[in-house]
Amino acid sequence: MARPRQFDETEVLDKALQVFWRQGYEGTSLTDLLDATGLTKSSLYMAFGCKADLFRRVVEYYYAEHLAFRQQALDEPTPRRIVERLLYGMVDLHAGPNTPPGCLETGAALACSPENEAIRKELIQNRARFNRLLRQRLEAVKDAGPLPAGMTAEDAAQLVGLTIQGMAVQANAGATRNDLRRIVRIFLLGWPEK
Amino acid sequence: MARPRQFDETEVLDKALQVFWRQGYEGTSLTDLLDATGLTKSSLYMAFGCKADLFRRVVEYYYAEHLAFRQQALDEPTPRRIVERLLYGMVDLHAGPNTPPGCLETGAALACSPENEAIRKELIQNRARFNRLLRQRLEAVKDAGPLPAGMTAEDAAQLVGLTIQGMAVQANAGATRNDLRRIVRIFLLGWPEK
DNA sequence: GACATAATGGACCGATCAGTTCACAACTAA
DNA sequence: TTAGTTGTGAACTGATCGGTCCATTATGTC
Repeated sequence: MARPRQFDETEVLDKALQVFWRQGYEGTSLTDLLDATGLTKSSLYMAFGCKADLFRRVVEYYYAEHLAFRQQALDEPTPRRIVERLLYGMVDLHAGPNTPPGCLETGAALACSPENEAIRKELIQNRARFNRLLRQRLEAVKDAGPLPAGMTAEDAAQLVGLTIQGMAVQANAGATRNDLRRIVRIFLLGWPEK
Repeated sequence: MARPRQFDETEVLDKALQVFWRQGYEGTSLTDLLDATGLTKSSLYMAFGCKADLFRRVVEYYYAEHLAFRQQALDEPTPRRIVERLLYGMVDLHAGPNTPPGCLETGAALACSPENEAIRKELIQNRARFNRLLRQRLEAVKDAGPLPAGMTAEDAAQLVGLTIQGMAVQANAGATRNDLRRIVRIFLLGWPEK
């Protein structure tokens, strides 16, 4: 019926993701996005709406493309195996060879001006949602394998969440995959094998 | 000899710190700073130079005013006591009642556009410098009290650094002082008392 | 009180911000 | 071939960005 798109939507989301991932939400300008995607302003607005809407699409894409492994981690049968798979997966995400260092969620949620508070809130909620899932899952499998001595499932989930965010910061600051793997290994010292 | 300043430099630094702390470096505009300090543009530039220079002064002030306790923590005689004092001190810093949540350093160092890369690098270096101090100190006292089983001083310093940064992110996301104290308590489960 | 000096307020700079508008090009269905 | 629809490029908007300039004002020294 009419002229077809001259770009691939997924490809554009991927390019936009790279930029947001590297520079955060506020640190990324429309111009940066246009340069990275090769689109013009009107095309981008026609296809994705305003900058915030595009970012939300990018976040969705990020979850689907890079964070899907979290569900597999949660499906593991014991606390140790859940946490192990989750943390090593996060290492690959934060310090992978083909993606910017750190985490889109953490990078974009910190330190933004009041006008972008809404975006920040959304990211924080997403994070909280997963932490809740993790706690519930640890709760559910805590009889299939031990938690570290003295910890409740809630404690463990909190600590793992904190560790993931710490790794995001370290990766952003230049920590390598090996650096992070080493940290995970140390972290797991306190987690009974079975 | 000439007209004296009509503002108190320290007071201005303190006001500027509040804004930078809450919004990061990039998220803070000149206008935000002028509103917060009550200065005019020319006064601010005359007294502190450009935005980046002001920020550097603010960071100095931040270290002196809010991070001095780290040295006292390092002076403790055993690993456990060093780490304990350091982490609880950080809790008060990140979730204190009279300061913005989180950490100036972490908040400003994440996710900025390429033009402010220099500032980011400086903050990262500062953080690395302290981590080095911590490692050296743990190395020095590791015979006065045990480290967690299986950890070298280097390992321990890494893990503590990561925990501090994780707490900064959590505080920024709304974690309370109690939340963080609970996490520290859990974290310290793995640290032998003596 | 006059002079030298420094702080101040406000106007102003070019660049960039996110976002809009519109004429035109490209394509499909009939 | 043509009518109808949608994507595209480029020019443009007002607001804000960090930063500069200068005339004016306030002050300490002599």
